[in-house]
Amino acid sequence: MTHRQLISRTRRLKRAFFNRPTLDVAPDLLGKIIVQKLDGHVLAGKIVETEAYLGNGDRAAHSARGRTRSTEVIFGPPGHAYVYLCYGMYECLNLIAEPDGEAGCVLIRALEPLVGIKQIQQRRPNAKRLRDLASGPGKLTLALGVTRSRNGVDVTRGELTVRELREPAVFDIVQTTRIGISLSHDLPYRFYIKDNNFVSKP
DNA sequence: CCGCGGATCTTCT
DNA sequence: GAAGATCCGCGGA
Repeated sequence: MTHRQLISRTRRLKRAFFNRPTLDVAPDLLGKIIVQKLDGHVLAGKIVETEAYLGNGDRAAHSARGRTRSTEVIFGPPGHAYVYLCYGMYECLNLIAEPDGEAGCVLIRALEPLVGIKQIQQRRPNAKRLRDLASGPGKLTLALGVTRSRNGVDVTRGELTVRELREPAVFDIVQTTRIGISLSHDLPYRFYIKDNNFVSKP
């Protein structure tokens, strides 16, 4: 898909989309498109896998121990990005849900690259196949060039945005347990598009 | 295909 | 001082 086609076939998500319970926003983000403008290039991918991290009773969430400087964004207004450093090396992208003052965010775990694939491939020299380009939370931030400089930005406008197809595709959603956590690992807060090849772990 | 361990650094104990 | 919402290359089946 070209940048021009992307703009004509999609529209930006509004804040109301994010101003809802995290467990509603997480599955609804599947099929939506992340667009990153970087160095004059447009890089974009379809969301194929997400995880919800809640404010109450979810001990795996970064917000579980309350409001600190690093978790401030999670408690802030919906429709913003929360980007943090994972394992000292990789950045992970979350989108904030819930009304202002309440914690809740959605980890973006995998993308299907759509626009700027050539640039994405240059950013991901270790990826051998197309399906390896953004099939993981650390991979997709490398692929699109999303760093902590995007922490706290408004994704309803600006250089990092989320868009939806004017004519949505139809797909089945699988709901299962989250990956890579020890606390609250039994909660079924992971969602992905069934039979999609770009999911991190089916 | 599967399991293992190293890299690397911020945050909290 | 240790753990953590990860990725990659290596060795073996």
